[in-house]
Amino acid sequence: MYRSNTCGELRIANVGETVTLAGWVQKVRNLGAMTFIDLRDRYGITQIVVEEHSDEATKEAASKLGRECVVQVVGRVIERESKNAKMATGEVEVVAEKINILNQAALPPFTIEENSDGGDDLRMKYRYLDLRRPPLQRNMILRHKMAQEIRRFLDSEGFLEIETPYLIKSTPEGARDFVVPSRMNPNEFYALPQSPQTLKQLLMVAGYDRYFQIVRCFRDEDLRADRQPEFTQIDCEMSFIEQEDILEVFERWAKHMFKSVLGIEFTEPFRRMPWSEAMEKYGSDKPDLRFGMEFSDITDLAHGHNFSVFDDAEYVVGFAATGCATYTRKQIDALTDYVKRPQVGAKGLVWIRVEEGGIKSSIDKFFSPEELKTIAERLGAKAGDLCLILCGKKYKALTQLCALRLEVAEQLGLRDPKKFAPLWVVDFPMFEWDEETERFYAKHHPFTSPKPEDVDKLESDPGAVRANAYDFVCNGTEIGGGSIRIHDPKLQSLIFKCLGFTPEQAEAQFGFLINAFRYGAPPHGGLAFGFDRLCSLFGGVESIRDFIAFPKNNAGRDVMLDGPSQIDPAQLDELYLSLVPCEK
RNA sequence: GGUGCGUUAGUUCAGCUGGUUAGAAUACGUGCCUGUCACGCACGGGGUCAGGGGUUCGAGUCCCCUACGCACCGCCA
Repeated sequence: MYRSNTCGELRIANVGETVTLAGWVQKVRNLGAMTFIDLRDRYGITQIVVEEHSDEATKEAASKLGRECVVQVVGRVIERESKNAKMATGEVEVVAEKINILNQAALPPFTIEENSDGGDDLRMKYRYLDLRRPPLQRNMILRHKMAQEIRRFLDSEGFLEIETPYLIKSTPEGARDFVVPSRMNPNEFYALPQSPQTLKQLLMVAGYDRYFQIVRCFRDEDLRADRQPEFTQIDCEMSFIEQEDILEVFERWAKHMFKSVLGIEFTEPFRRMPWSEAMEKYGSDKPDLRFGMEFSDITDLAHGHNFSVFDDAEYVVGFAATGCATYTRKQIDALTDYVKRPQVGAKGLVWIRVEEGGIKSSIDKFFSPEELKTIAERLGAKAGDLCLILCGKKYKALTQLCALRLEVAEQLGLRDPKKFAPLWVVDFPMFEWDEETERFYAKHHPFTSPKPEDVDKLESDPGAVRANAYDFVCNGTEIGGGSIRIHDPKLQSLIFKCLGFTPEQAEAQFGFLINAFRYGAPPHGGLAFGFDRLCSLFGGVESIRDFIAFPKNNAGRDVMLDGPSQIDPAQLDELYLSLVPCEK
């Protein structure tokens, strides 16, 4: 028996017991005649004591202990003389009778403690050491618990967890595929799924009317703090349902998750916001509703005052930054610089400072105080607020103002990670126009059903067609999204046509699905949630890397394994592949 | 593909308008210490200032290139 107890469980009630503990040495404090050892495992830390009258072998072993060496300690639990209220086991300690060094450890490159002294890069390289730290262990435990709750809830609702293959077929629409060469089929490639989208729809055709899967997905695109090339989705699909049924089930699911994992109860229904409203009020299809500062269109008030910046702009929009009238010129200049950064791309920033005594702005030359007051009122500004205004092409100005709104909220401390503002964004547009290729792309994916009342506009005005698509958004992050799918082959053909597919192209790429739909496809729809993002949201951390045991870095590399790597020429030969020299 | 910030001791960082031998904290090693828990005290070892080029009498410091890291834009149906 390696251990009788964990390092997190001994309490005052255990005093007098002889126990065996095993774990890693976190810290040795040698006070001369006595030595304290913090012994750690994933359950906690227990203090071990070696005293003057301990036998020589024990003292000898204690003197050899370095950080992170693996030891087994046999000893008696006693009540501490000086207790530590900060530790769960702080009332007791174990007097060592025997210390067994199970393994020595090289000196770790950073401290394995609650707050490590190591930088991100280094901790990623030695991820197995970082994972020993309590914050990472809490994250892994949170992720595990959430996965259990997801399965518990969906199982109780009659969902079946069905696995779908990872080696599938490449489809050029959407994200870039990761591809895998096939040895048995020379010069042909599998693709790793960007999501099991078409497979779950085939399961609906097969009659598995409630499906889910916690599944890895792969997209060969650039990374971000909240984007990894391989990530985990909670993928769900239902048959014989309408949009409302899906939102109902998954709103209950979301509430269950908040309640069971975080103890937070939402009694009111989640807010539903049409995409157009989200864009016009927040400049984003994933608005952060933890705070207000909604936008208002002031184009009509802004035009016609000989201020050419406004007069030349298609759209003028602003919001009232709560309590920011006290901002100094320097602070306002910093906000101006912020919006002028290439990442945001605004030309400049107009401001109106609203105070008890009067009104002051960067456009005093062009607007009378009364006119400024009217604008401020439209923006909902009260005395003490600072109106911030951008202009330009409608959606560009809105998106830029969104970045500014989030920046101001950040400065005001309004983006509280402990606060949760979930909502559904609904009525997404069906298509998105791409300037570069001069064609429409499916905003969601090509199997998304248009709203029945908009179908007649498919050919005359595709840009105005709304989809039966919905996103689950919380705190400015898209956590999940889905749609009602098309099950009518005629409508599907029409959509492919709108997207610029010839019937032959549609057949080549999605023939298997179109064909399956000929054999009795039920009305169906579904959605998928980003599990990593959900974990980071619940954990109150921006980066999803902290919730993935072995993540990739910014360049898509695994710095611990040092992958990707070159492979043996013999492997290439087997796959009928040859390499082309690369510039880099 | 692009923008910004960064790279100095094992680690986290400081190092001003360029100027003699590059510092701090922590970690590590040795010694002392009977109630520590961020133990304390003393002493000690530890540096290709990311790499390359340039400017200069002189570069950790200024300029250029490259590499790497992080954040972001593009991209992510």
